[in-house]
Amino acid sequence: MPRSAAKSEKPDNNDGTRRQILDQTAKLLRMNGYASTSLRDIAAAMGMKAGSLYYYFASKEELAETIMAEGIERVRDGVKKAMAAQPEGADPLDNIAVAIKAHLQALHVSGDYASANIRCFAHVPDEMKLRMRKVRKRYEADWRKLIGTAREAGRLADDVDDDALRYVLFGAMNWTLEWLRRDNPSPEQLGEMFFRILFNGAARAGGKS
Amino acid sequence: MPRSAAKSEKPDNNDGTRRQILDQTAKLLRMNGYASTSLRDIAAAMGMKAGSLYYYFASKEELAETIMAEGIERVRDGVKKAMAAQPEGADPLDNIAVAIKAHLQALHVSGDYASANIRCFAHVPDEMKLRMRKVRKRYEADWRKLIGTAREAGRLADDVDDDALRYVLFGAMNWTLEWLRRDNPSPEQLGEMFFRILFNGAARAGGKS
DNA sequence: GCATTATTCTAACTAATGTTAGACAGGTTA
DNA sequence: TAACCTGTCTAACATTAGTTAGAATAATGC
Repeated sequence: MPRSAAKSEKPDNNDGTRRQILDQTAKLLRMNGYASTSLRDIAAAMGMKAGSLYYYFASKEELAETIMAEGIERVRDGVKKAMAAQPEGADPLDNIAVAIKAHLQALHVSGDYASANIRCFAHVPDEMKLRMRKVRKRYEADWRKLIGTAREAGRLADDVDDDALRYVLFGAMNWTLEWLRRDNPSPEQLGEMFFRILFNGAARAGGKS
Repeated sequence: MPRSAAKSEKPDNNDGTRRQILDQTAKLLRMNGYASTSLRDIAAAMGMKAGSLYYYFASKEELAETIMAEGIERVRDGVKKAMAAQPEGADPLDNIAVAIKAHLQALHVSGDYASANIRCFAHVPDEMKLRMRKVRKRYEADWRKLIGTAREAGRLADDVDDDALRYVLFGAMNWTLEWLRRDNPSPEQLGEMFFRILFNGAARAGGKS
C-alpha cells in the first residue's frame, strides 16, 4: 500500500524522495538556470537515473514549476509570519522594516527555492511564465498593502510614488542574489541598512538640495 | 580583398554583417537567455544558416561574450558621457542623479546588449563569468568613485554604508529589467524618482522614527 | 577573362536533451 | 506461495545542440 494518504495516485508527501528531488533541483536551478539543468544532472545529484524522476513528476517543466511557485510562497510565508509576530497597531514603517528582513532572510537562508524562481523566471517556457506571474502578483499584493497602510497612516512622503517605492524595494532585495556571499552581512544587518537608506535617505540631513 | 583594415584576418568592422549578428543575438539573449538561444535561432533571425556564423565568430561563447562585455561598456560610456556634460564642480549628488538617469537610459533605450549581460550572467560558463566579472568591476569602480566623492564632500549621511548604497542603487536600477514595460515612465522620470527615494528617503519628513 | 578572395551553404558528426516503455528487485498483502 | 504494488533501472526514441569540412556562390583585382 502506498505510504501517502488515500486521496492521490502520486506520492505527495513532503518527507521522502520527492522532497529530496525538489531540494536538489532547487539548488541546481539556482546555480545553473533552467535550460542548463538537465534531468540527468538532477538524477545524478540524487544518486538515481533520469528516468526514475518521472515516477514523481510528469515533466521537467512540472518539476521546475513546483519549485518556483514554492519559492515565492516560502518568502511570502516568511514575511507573513514575521508580520504576525508584530504587535497590534505597530508603526507601519516598522512593519516594513521587519518585512524587508524577513524577505532577505527567506531569500538567503535555505533560499534555493526562491532563488531558483528569481534566477529562472526570465528563461522559462511562456505558458509557465504566465502561471508564475499570478503567484508573483499575490506576493506583490502583500507589499502593496504594506506600503498602502503606511501611506494611509501618513508615514510616507507626498511626492514619493508607491509603485516606484515597491520596485526599488524589490530591486534592492532581490538583487542581493547577484552579489551576496557567505561572509557578507547577515540578512538582519542588511535589511536594517536597506530600510535606513530607502526610508530616511542616503543624503546627509540638512544638505543644500 | 577583405573590406576590413589590414591588421586582422577576421572582419571586425562595425557596420556590416557582424554588427547585425551582434544586434540580433543581443535581442535573443535578452529575451531567451544563453542556453535557450541556439545558433540556429540566431542564424534564422539573420536569414542565414548556422554554420555561416562561424565566419564571424569562433564559437557561441565568443559571440555571447562579445555582446555581454559590450553591454557593460555601453552603459559605462553612457554614464561617462553624461558626467562629462556636467559642469565643473557640480554637486556630487547631482552627479549621481544624472548618472542614475544615464544608466537607466542606456539600459532601456536600445539596451539589448546590457540587458543580455544582466539576464545571462548567472547562467554562462564559468571561465566566461570570471572574465565578465572583471568588466563589471570596472564599471563598479566608476560608481565607487561617484559615491566616494559625495562622501568626501560630506553629502552623505554618516550612518549609511557606501557599499550598501551602491548595492541598493544597482538593484533598483537593474531590477527594472524585470518589470519595465514600454508604457512605463521614461528613464528620466524613473531616475528622478529613484534618486528622490534613495537620497531623501521615502518616509515623510518629521515622522516619529 | 581569370585567378583570387570573401561570404554563404550543405551536410554531416558527435554529444546531450526530455521522454517513454518495459523489465527488474523488494516488500506487502492475502 | 502467489499476486501485487512501489520504486528504480535499462535501453532506447526522436530532437536538438554546437561545431566542422568542404563545396558553392559572389564579388573583386589584374
